Amino acid sequence: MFEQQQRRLEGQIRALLEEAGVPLPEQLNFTDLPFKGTWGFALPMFPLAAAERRSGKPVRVPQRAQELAEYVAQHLQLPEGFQRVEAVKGYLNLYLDPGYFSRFVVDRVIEEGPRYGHHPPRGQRVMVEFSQPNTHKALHVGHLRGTILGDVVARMLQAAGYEVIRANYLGDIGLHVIKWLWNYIKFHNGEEPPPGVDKARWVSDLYVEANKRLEEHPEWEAEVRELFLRWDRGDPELRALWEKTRQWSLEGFEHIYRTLNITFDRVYYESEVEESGKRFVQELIEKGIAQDQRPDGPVVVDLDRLLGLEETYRAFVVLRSDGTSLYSTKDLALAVQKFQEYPDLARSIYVVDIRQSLYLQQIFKTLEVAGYPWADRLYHLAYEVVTLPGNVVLKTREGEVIFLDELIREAIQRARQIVEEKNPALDPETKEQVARAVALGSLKYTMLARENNRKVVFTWEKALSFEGVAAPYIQYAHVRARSILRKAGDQVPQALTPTHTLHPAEVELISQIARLPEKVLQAAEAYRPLTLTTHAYEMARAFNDFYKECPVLQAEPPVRDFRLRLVAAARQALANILALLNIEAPDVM
RNA sequence: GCCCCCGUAGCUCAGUGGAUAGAGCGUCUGCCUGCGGAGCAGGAGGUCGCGGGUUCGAGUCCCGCCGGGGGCUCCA
Repeated sequence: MFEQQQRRLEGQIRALLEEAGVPLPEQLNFTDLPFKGTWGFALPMFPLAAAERRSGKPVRVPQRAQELAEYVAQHLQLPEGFQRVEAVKGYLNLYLDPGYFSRFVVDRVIEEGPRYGHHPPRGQRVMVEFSQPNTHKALHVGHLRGTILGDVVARMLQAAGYEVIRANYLGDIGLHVIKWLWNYIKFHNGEEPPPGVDKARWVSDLYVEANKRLEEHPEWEAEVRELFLRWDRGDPELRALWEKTRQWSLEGFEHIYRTLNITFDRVYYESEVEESGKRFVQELIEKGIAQDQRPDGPVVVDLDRLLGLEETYRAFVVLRSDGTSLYSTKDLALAVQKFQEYPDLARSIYVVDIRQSLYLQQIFKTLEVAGYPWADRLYHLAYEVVTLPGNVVLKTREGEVIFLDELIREAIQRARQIVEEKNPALDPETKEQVARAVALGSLKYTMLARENNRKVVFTWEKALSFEGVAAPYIQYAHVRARSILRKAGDQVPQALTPTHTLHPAEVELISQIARLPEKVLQAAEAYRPLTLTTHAYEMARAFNDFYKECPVLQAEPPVRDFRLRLVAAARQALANILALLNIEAPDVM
């Protein structure tokens, strides 16, 4: 937000140092002042002193850095808006005049409104593929992480100025679906989910059953393989059954996405790239990239051999020995199709769990070897999995899962109790809305407030606790701000420069609000929602401290007017960052 | 065997190469006749896994160990 001011200062500092004969680096890097309740930048002078020493001057770096800082501090003409300058321990500290710049920040936030924190379009398009559930299975907590992560990454990239295509890729065909169909035909033919029973759940239970049966009777595997071949021949009856049953799952997905407030611009289905995938593999064989070992073995791309490497990309299986498709068969074709539809994609991001790192590298490398110029624009955004305590991985196949719909239901139920306890006066409808906002917000925040490549261990206790660094803390700050504004009649005073000496809590709040745009950029570039969850907490904390320390409505008119505007700006900033995290900002709770 | 990820307070985790390593939970102590206490303030609690290296400066970068997890020919 202060690039302009920094650039002007940098010009002056460079001139001063040049005059003194100090060799200058290409860039001077400012940092924020590390002292709470202060506002400004610091310039470490160590790199300059170090450069001098490297050029042969016998100086002691820390000492020389301090000398340089003092020299600059003494001769610097502070531009308007700067309060003071000091040289401490080799740092040049530049303090902003909070009165002067607070108006700058507050005015901008109020003027930009919901756009504050967003950046201008950069004319680049990216695709984010995420969620990727399989039909005929249920969604569980594990899916929640990738789904929320992808959604928020898409939101952040959009805020950073990219045009984003939000894509989903549904696993509606594959061995798991064939297994399900086999079990259905053999043991449940003609059945439908009973009325009143959750269809997706009913479908999922049959999947668990199918795996159990096959485990107990391995001899039935042959029937499953036979069914897969029947599928491949395009058997109309089988296809009709598939279409009907897959719909039961799709309805379940639909419902969850609506609950999570997540939408997609383009939904791909594995079934739609199955045939093109096989053709693609055939081309690979003809080009000599893939080796056809059928009927004794699968079709394989031996990447290490092709690239003259050892034990790096390994060999990559792209088609079964019986000619049926694999995940890889379809993923190759899908990548091609994406770039046919959107040739100008600057990046195609795959939000997929970290266990598939090698697999995706194999996909990318195969496409590179096949000569696709966009292969280097494919990017795997890897995230660690959600486990149960004791490093127990969730497995739909064995039915050892926390179902997503169940988790959401429980979380809302728990939130209802807490709303009842904290704010019994609310009307029932509002209570319900608040419970949903708090419950869903908490689940999302928990999934996002962790480094992408670190595990999340799921426990009911933690999932249903809304305390500490969590969504409700931030939502509560928003509610408090909203409450003050409501009491002021929702009238935000005209823009004004504060005439009072700002309280440290005010300074801290303003400087946190001012950081939002750069945090958004930082988060988007690293695909890291954690940057934003942390900043959301920092802003909320600064607001709660301000709330405690600085009376607004009872203050004298000029102070009151400025603080009302500050509250309005803080509320807006909190609402905006919550929106980026796809978390609701309630008015009451 | 090869490759990838993770080791920071009792627990769960933050920490663009920069100043005295910070939060939450738990624990101990305070603060509601000032705008909503789902809040605020304070105490106790650290050889940042170990050993080298790079650097003016390393929790952060590089190398090697140790410990935990994951992946590596027909699951997705």
